[in-house]
Amino acid sequence: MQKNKTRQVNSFPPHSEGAGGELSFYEKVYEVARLIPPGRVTSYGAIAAYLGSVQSSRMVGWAMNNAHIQERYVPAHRVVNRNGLLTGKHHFGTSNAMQEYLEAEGIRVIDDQICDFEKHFWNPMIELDMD
DNA sequence: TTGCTGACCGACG
DNA sequence: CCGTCGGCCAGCA
Repeated sequence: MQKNKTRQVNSFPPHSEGAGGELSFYEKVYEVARLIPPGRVTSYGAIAAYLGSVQSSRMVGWAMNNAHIQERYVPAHRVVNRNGLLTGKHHFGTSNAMQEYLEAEGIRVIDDQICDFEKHFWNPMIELDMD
């Protein structure tokens, strides 16, 4: 787990950040989502918490709604709810698309539920380390 | 401009 | 145990 304590976590991929302008909430969501390593999954709440607003978890899901229109690829399939349930699967092309992606990364999914969810869980707070 | 909605989460009863 | 409600931010009628 928390092996590297790089504090440069705050240094998100510099590009969208403008003069005196901080990244929008949903833009941050995309950044964090892209940082999710293959074979790993996280929850909306975890991302929201990392952004500093766990209560804004709804916004995270909403942001994912626009994830597909983003020019940059966003692994939305690696983001599930707190229960490890593929709540947003319906927003992919097909109903099983999200599951297909996860299984392709070695994650077993049964009944829209990720097996050993906590084992595949990727916590941005720890992996990215906030210090 | 006001108000509703949304791929959620946590608290209450 | 299960249903309900409030809350956060941003987009759209």
